[in-house]
Amino acid sequence: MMPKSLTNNLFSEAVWALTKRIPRGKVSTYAQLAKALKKPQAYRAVGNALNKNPYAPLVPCHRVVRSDGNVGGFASGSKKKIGLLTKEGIKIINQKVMPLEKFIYHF
DNA sequence: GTCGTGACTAGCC
DNA sequence: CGGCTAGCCACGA
Repeated sequence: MMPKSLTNNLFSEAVWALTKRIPRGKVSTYAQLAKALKKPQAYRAVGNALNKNPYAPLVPCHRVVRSDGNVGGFASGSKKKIGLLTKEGIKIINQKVMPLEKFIYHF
């Protein structure tokens, strides 16, 4: 059985849960999170979930970047996001994570 | 029930 | 290399 009531805002929760799993010093991409949720084409919804994330400091949403390495956006400003990532030991050049593959965390 | 929005991605010029 | 377009999903009004 599958109560549809469980399928309403679970997606967002799942996104936050996965984001919380990202260890310090590593990053992930929106597409990667979507893939982990069995919805590789929902990367758009993933971004929405993070944007509305009510667990701001609890969920390290700043560890989620774009597939092209760009830090993407941030509710408090991409600049702040870059600062946090840099503090974690991640190298960011020209607003991009380099080398991205070395910091990507596989679920 | 329908429409618009967004922290995205890949492709094309 | 840089900029633009179209397509995709979930959520709120």
